Amino acid sequence: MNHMSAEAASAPLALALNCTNCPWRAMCLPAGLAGAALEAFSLVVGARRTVLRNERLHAAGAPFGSLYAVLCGEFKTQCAAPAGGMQLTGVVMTGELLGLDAIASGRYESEAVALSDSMVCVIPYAALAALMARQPVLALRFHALFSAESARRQRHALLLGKARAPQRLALLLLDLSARYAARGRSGTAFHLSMSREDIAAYTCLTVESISRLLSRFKQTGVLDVSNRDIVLSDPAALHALAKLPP
Amino acid sequence: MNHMSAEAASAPLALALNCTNCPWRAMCLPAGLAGAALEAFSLVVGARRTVLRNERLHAAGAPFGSLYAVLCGEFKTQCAAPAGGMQLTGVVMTGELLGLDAIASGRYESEAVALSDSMVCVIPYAALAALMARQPVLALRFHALFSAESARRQRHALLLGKARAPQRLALLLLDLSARYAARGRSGTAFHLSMSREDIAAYTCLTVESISRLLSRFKQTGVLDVSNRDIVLSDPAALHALAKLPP
DNA sequence: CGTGAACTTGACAGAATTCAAAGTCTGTGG
DNA sequence: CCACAGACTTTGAATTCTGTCAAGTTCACG
Repeated sequence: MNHMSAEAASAPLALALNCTNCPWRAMCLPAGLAGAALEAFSLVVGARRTVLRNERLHAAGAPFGSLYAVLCGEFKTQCAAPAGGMQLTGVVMTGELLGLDAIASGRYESEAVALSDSMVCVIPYAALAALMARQPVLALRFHALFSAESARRQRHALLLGKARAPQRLALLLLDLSARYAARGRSGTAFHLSMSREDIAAYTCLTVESISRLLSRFKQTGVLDVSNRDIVLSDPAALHALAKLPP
Repeated sequence: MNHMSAEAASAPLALALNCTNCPWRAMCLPAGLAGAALEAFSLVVGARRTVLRNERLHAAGAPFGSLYAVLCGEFKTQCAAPAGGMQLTGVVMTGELLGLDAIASGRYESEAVALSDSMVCVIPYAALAALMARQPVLALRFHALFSAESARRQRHALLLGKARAPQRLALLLLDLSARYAARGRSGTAFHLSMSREDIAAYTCLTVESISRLLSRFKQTGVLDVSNRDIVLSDPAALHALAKLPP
């Protein structure tokens, strides 16, 4: 397990960090806020919390109290599938929110597990709700994130329903690629924080299928993969694979 | 096309209708509100609109302005699948909201089409947002509905990913059954407002598969179906079919 | 360097789609 | 009221895809 810089840096940074100087502000919950509003929001954020790889941020069914914004690292959200295994419902990256689905029932619907050593900002929901009542701009932003989450789920449902195995994998890779690119990292060469099993659970395929597909993609020159390091050599071909008609 | 009573009754009722005396209030957006708060909400609801069967309430991509609460009738929400057909993303019944997924992008992500002659309450989002700033209870209720919508999408994704064809159909039928029952109608005998094609689009199967499955369920005595009239003769057996392991 | 977990590869069987065609319902117009 | 046309539904046979089972291989960590 490679302990990345985040953890070492967390101790000194924890006190200094606030939303005002956070590099991910533009894509996080307080996006669009400035001045006093931003500082008020910053006060709502109670604490930062470190979560090591494979550790759980919150369990499924645990009582809901806070939302979490990912400061660094990556999480998977999953819930027990009736069939027995774990169904992966999403991959959550820097600047994104965790726990939105807990508001209705008052309990976390899924559990969140760190795919790499991570840090999150803890956002107590009660305090957030109170602030939103005074900051309509923040409420709008919150609704937008909610809506985006809903749309993401819908895309996932569509992927699972309509797409064949090669398309499912291609769509996942392209999704990851775009999100890494949006965060200033390479969209064509990255490290998979998900295991083959995780990928299988997300696409609802078997590990064997994932392995076969990656080999096939590699052999046809669409990408190059070695363990968890992946290079999208031919993004256009991957986009073509992601189209449903074939 | 059978013009149901709703339309004939709509003209006289339209003016008299308000949330205070609406029979669906308990499961609609203003649930939990009372007194002045409820009346304030009632004023936000701009108008009622009649949508006949197969008519479209809003198109996908149309600019977002209002949410809609279903007053009577039933809708399907769908969006164009990359493959070409329509992917059904949900069935919306009395007391439920339409348009939540439009808030993020400012455009309706999917189109809503009436499955039967229907009426909706038009809820302008700007006015709603303004009211929510003054009514924290309403804001909480709104968030809860949002969260529930997200959870519903997740269940749908899980259904599509993990369930085999018989389970998908069984789960849909049980879902409809429970929702009809929650609305005071029979949960064991009802009329399918969805065509076989709609069912296929929702479960991401083919019309042929749906037809075969219904025949099989009928032959094994689980249900009785004649055109679009369905009777769940053996709900226990249907629940058993809905389990994922097999 | 060894051990166990993660990953890859192959052969086979089962499930669902596709293609093709017959049968049924609905609403229109005579 | 009845006949007809088109859409909707049902049924059958062949094909394709993915899962299952069973090895073998590589990688990570002690």
